[in-house]
Amino acid sequence: MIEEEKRRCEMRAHMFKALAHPVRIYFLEKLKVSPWCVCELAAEAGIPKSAASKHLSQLKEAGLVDDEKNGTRVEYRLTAPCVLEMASCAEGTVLENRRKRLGI
Amino acid sequence: MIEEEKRRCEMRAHMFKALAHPVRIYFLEKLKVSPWCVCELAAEAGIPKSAASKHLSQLKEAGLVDDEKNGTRVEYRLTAPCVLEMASCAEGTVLENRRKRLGI
DNA sequence: GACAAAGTTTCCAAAATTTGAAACTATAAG
DNA sequence: CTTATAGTTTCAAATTTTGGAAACTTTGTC
Repeated sequence: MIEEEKRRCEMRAHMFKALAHPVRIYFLEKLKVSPWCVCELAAEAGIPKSAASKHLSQLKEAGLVDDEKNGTRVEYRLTAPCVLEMASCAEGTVLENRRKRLGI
Repeated sequence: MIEEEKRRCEMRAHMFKALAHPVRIYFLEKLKVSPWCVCELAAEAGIPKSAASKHLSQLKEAGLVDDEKNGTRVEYRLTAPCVLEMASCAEGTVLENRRKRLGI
């Protein structure tokens, strides 16, 4: 594995890592519909806002969401439209796989 | 977050977790071109075959690859075509994000 | 049967992630 | 200025994931 290949794989893996948590998927689905602030997302998910904030900063770091400050609130919004298709594809794949394992 | 929503998010996250490792991304890219056996993939990635085997079984468990035994060899092949598009989209997003951070 | 090659599984240590509480910052309102 | 609200950061503990060596299984060959 040459160095350039390695870097590319690390970049891609890093992006998928940001998607590899149920709460972060949930947040992205909410943001698909409209922007939300941290406290609203935290309340909806039923987790402390410190946890919500950390999950959102991971998504932001991966470039999947963006934020904007309004007074004391920070609104998060989806930036990468293809993420939605990814999630749909993922669900399709997982469901198909489950079907196969249970014997078609 | 209702129970059904939770399950769906967990399923999706589980799938992305399988993609969240550089070696597994590397394997998928090799398999994009043609099927390979464990020892070949391990040699290409420069890791022990026990590690390669474990990564491949994670991919298989997520339904992203399938395997077939031929003598002592086990050939792995890609099953989910949309994974390729996902990875491309991911790379695009990450690159765009990096550009933004470095100031357009 | 003995041996070699390919894979998988097991075991355990090391590394990374996740969690919640508490401390801290910033803004708005009284 | 004081208080309340929204968010972020820090900390330590708990959990999960990873990595490598060694043991084990299976198949093919001599």
